[in-house]
Amino acid sequence: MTKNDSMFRVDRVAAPLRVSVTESIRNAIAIGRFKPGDHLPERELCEMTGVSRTLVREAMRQLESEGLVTVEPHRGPFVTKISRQQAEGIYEVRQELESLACRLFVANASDEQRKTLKAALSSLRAACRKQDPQGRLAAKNHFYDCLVEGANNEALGNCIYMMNSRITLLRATSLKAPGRIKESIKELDILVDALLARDADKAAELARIHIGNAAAAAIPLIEEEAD
Amino acid sequence: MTKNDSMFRVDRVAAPLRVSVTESIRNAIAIGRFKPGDHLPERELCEMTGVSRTLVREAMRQLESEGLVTVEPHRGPFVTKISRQQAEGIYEVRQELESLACRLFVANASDEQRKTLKAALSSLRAACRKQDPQGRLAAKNHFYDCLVEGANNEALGNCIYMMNSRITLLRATSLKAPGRIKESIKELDILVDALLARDADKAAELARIHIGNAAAAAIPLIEEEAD
DNA sequence: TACATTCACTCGTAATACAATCTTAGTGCA
DNA sequence: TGCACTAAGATTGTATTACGAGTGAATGTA
Repeated sequence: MTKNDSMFRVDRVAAPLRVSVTESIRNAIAIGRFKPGDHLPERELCEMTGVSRTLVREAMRQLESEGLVTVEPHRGPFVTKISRQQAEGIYEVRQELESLACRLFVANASDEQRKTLKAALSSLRAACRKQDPQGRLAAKNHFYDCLVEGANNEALGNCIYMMNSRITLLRATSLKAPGRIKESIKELDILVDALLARDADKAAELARIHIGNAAAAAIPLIEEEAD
Repeated sequence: MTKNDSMFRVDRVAAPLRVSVTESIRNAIAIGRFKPGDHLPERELCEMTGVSRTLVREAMRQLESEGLVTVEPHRGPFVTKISRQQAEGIYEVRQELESLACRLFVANASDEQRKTLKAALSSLRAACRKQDPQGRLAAKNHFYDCLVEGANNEALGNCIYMMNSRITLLRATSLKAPGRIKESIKELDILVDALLARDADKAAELARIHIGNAAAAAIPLIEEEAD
């Protein structure tokens, strides 16, 4: 094998099984197969995923630190419930994080990344025309991935990823609230315009507004139980 | 037992062993017992902590999602190395996060929490006069805990916690760089003054400056290996 | 009804086993 | 000597089994 062949090398090993397991459970939560407050007994997860308790438990640890599940000692994992107040907090953080992401995107993104972002927005727009919640979620996540990658800040990406994950736990996110979708896309349209025009201040401000609107749409729909 | 006795109830159960294990390893990293790039074989961790592989592995999953360790398939966990670029990214995020925390503290903190913050700063000042890195770290963390608690935003607290953890991985943080300590405290002094005076804008700006200075002190000291 | 007891179930943790893979020490060859 | 290759040893990845401890629900009793 010549040295140049190394560029064809695939990842040394397929990802460990535990990664797939975690993804699988995470996805089950994201698409609503498990709802906030649901109990997730280990046995059930083992059966669902077909792996041993060992792996299920390791997956739980990860999802726990992502804030998707909450483990109560001797009672097991539950899908995290998000209170209205917590949701407000998350949106507040997202405002800061995403406006920073916009500023950094303007500063750091390559032309390639700009193009990709634009394409991702188109995909998102297309996905939102269909009645496929999972597809929408995927498209939205991909859009954020592009934004974050262009911003070129790993830590920021992590934080945004976490906040987005948690927002997924709300029954009503901006992409689910019916009337909100078209508005949301429109906002992203001008946001991306600002990004591509390299207008960092405007983009950051638009991101703030966008998140603010998303919050205003989603938060009133949160239903809390009396306890 | 009367109903009123319930206020004396301690947490239902002692924290699960795995929590202590995770803390122990996290602490070992924080105080430099394990350094970035170090390999952490499971056996060694088992011996160190005295628990089974099961628990060590669960702890690894958690530390992994906190970004403190990086697991390479079939090679095991390593203490994460932070590049200069990553460090810059983290400080950028901290600027946003902590200035938000200041604004929220002004808006939400109770008088009690204001008092506690002030006390925490005094403790920090005291700790910095001693030659006890672990004590300093603890005092600094406590100060942040107070700030975050007063800000009353869980998600924000999580993010700040994570960013602080990762910063710990740098050999040279603002609290380790010799000349920097006094300045740092001075900055926090006026920052806390602004917080207690309920001047949100000023506090947020001071936080930005403080983190910026910390970054300027720490980042040049990062040594990267050619690879 | 209120309280105590019991019981089945799940979690928390440990220990063991084995396959897959990495590392390293050799081994043989040019 | 230097290099490719092999084999042995160590470590990780995953599954399985086991058992004490805690929880919640059913049961029994006053």
